[in-house]
Amino acid sequence: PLISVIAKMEYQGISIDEKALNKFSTLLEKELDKLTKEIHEMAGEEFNIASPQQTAEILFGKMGIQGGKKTKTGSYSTNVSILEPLAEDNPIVAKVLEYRKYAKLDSTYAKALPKQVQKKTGKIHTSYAMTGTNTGRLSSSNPNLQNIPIRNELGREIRKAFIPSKDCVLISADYSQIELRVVSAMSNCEPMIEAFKHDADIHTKTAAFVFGIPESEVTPEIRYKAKAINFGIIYGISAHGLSVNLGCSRPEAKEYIESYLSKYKEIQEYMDSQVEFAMANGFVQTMYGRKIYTPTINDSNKMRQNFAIRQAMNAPIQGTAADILKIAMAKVLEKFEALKLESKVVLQIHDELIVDAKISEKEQVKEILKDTMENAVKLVTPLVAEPGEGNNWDEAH
DNA sequence: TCGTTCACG
DNA sequence: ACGTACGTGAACGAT
Repeated sequence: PLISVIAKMEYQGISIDEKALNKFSTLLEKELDKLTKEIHEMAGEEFNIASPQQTAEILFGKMGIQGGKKTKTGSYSTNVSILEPLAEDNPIVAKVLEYRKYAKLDSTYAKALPKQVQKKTGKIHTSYAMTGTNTGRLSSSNPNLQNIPIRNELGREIRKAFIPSKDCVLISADYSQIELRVVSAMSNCEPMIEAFKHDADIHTKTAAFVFGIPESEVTPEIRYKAKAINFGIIYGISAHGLSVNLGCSRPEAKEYIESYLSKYKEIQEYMDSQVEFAMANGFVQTMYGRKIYTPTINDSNKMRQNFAIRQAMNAPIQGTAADILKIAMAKVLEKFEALKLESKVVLQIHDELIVDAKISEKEQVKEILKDTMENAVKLVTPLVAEPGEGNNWDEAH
């Protein structure tokens, strides 16, 4: 039932403001020119800043900055987690990071998207792979419209260039915390289900519950930790992963995990049962029965085995959430067509649907999206989807 | 074609 | 002692 839904989204496409993107690209390139000169000046020679290898030679060789991890090809790694801590003491590193940010936005988005506009429709048409991912999510390519910037202000300029058709607005509806809701339901974790039934702030609730303090005493810092552990649970928790994410020691991270799982004991039992099932069967399943294979679950190489163990914990959660949105999408299309609406679903981004909605239909569209997404399936945990509207994708979100 | 980096959920 | 948080795709440089 999803095939025709996907096909219609692909054919429909979405409009972009080419002029705005071209203008933004020009601005970025001006900044890049400036940064290039400054960086070369500071380095005392010209080199290709876009080459990680050359950048490593300059920073960690010539300039004698203390390098950290090496990549598997033997040169020093220059990724953001390495460079960020060095930026304060080394102005050139800060400039390289700034260069990277601008270069990414320009080459991947500002400069690239206008080239993808189809002559015939004046719109951008992505391709969705319906069976391309390990977990059952869709993927998007040529261009990938599932990784349009949102997390920082400069990047959001790209999102602002995605605009509605004539006499339309963009409506975006996204699931709130779908993966935590799914794991609470699949594990039948009573305290977490209760929190969602009261539509509480789940990270604050988690912090209070796990650390045994009243919610009024949950500081932003404690909430931040609880949030990181909640994320860790979804990913298939490891003390190391959590410690890197929180910037704390591994024993400390291990303590957090232990107190979390002793409080949310159904989640502990659920995770154990998933891993045990995978070891016996070589696969795990989503709530709706789709299998995800974990071939290295009994591998003698511990690293490969541990990877499969985390997959066995994560895949049913991510996969079930993916199933739910797929079911919702098919139902949304059914309703739009039954009501002969002209509004079109144009994008799917894992927990979010974007509709190019006729202004005259916008209230009806929001209602259908909210109702259909929230009731797409029946879980013991309520699902919540919130619609927003705007004259570009950034505003709609 | 592969490796590195970085954009998203 | 080692090396890892889950799932993707694109640009770019190096080979």
